[in-house]
Amino acid sequence: MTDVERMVLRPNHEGEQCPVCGDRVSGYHYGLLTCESCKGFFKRTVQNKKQYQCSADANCHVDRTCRKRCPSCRFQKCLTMGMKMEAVRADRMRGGRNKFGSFYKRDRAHRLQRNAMRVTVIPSSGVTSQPQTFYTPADHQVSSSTTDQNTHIHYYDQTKVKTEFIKTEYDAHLQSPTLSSSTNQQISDFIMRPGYLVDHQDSIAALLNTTNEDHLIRFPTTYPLAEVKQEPFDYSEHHFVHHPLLEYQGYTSTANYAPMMPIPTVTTAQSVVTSTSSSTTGRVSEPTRTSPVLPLCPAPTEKTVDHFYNSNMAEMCKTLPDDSQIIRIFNAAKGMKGEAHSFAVTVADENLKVIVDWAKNNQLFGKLQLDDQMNLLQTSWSTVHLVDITNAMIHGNLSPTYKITTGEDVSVGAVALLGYRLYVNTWNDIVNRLRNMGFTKFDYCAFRFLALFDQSMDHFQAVSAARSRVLQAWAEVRCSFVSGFMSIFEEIRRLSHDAVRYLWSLQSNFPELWASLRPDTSLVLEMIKTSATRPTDVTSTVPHISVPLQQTTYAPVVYMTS
DNA sequence: CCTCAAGGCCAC
DNA sequence: GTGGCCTTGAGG
Repeated sequence: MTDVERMVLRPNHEGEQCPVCGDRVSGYHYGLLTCESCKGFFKRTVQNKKQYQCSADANCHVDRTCRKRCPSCRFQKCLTMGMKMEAVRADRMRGGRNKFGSFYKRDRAHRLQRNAMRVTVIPSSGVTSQPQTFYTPADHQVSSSTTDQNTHIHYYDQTKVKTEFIKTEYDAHLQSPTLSSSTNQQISDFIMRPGYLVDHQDSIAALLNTTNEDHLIRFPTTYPLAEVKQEPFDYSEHHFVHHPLLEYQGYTSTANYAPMMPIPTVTTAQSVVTSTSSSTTGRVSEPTRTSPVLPLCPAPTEKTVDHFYNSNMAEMCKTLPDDSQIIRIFNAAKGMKGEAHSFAVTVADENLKVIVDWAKNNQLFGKLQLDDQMNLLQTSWSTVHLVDITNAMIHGNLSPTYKITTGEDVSVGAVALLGYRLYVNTWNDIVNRLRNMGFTKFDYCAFRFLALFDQSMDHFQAVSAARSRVLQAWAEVRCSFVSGFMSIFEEIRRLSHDAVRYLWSLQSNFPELWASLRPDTSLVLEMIKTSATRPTDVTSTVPHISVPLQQTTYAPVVYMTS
């Protein structure tokens, strides 16, 4: 290697800013390019199992000048931006390389290309002539895969605080290398692999009430090149078998750091570190103010996101659409001209509007960039839709069949599955099981949020953190029931993706039927078409599932005439 | 042997 | 507790 080559290949973080505090980046630390101080802070926090309590609203601004003022918000920001607690070694072994090494390398290459392609945007106001680059968590963090079975990363011992027993699925992946994948993942990747170009979605963008300019600005910084794979998973290495949550054994996990998220209430005074160091004096101070001397930073940081992280199940439930909504949609759609598929698509179209409305009003979803919102919706809408109808069915809000204008009686299951009648009995069985298990509003709420924050999008820290919060809030109210419901949720998720796959197959297998569904005006069909016809079409790049799925194998497409 | 992301040290 | 600098050591 020549000196010149060495110079080129040497990591150059010159000018890079720490995504947590804006200080100068010194290298990759715990999965993220950060400064030396945030590295040290993160390490100390995790090693010493510190739990901080924000003295304000858990939304303190964090920058280089005030990063010391609120360790709680600083640590939260570390996590939000993508630092990984798993990268802090339990055995404190020095030196060597960990399993992130290859990802750091890939990320560097990624970054190199990104920098070459990066679009700089000069504010039109002319207030500053400094070109401004945009970055996001996804820009800084190293996407994670968890297939390395030789990892020496271990979790720390279990703690007994109630709120600690939920882990992110990412954590589960890490802890169980043999379970690091599942066929479910591949199914969702068929539907939506992260990192593809988002275009031709003007209608969805309009629904999201944003402009395409956002997309144009942001796109190059996130996915500069279509051929550069956004890399949460190496598809070639994954042979998904279980949903990792099924390994949780009723959510009594061995360890995790969920409690290091800002906690809404103080469980024990001793568990909270305050800057007054009360432990050294033996006095238990009231954990109210992180720093009694330093003023809080004035600018709020991610306030709305933090609000979501702090909300409980009851608060989450309040955001759900009215129960009668889905009934109204069914009743309105049954009067529309067209056969069963048309009925199903009309219902889906109308419910999609409700789903988009709900999603964009979610504090966390609303914070995502437009293309991320669209990615997320593309992956999740069908699951949310199926969850909605499932919930309505369980509670008897829908009649089992609807007579449409052709005179045909269409079962709710056929509508729920977008016309895919092959699995209607499977779905009916799911409805019955959930009903027998005592499916509550909380469970519906959790299902809906878990569907929205789809696990295949967990490479976005915000999404995985949101999932964690939902799971945690859900477990707080439903305790041991969660595990059982979770496996059924996975069945629903698979069914919903199969239904989408089926609907898209009509386009080639039954073009006349497809055309009758008015693909030019249907939001749902537009969404499906965009997924299937995007430049890096995953239908041709994702290997086929090698492990047949229970119940939902790639069944031959059957157009069931009535 | 070199790299670089871990942990450690210690002045502040 | 913080953060800059040092040491370590697996992997390339």
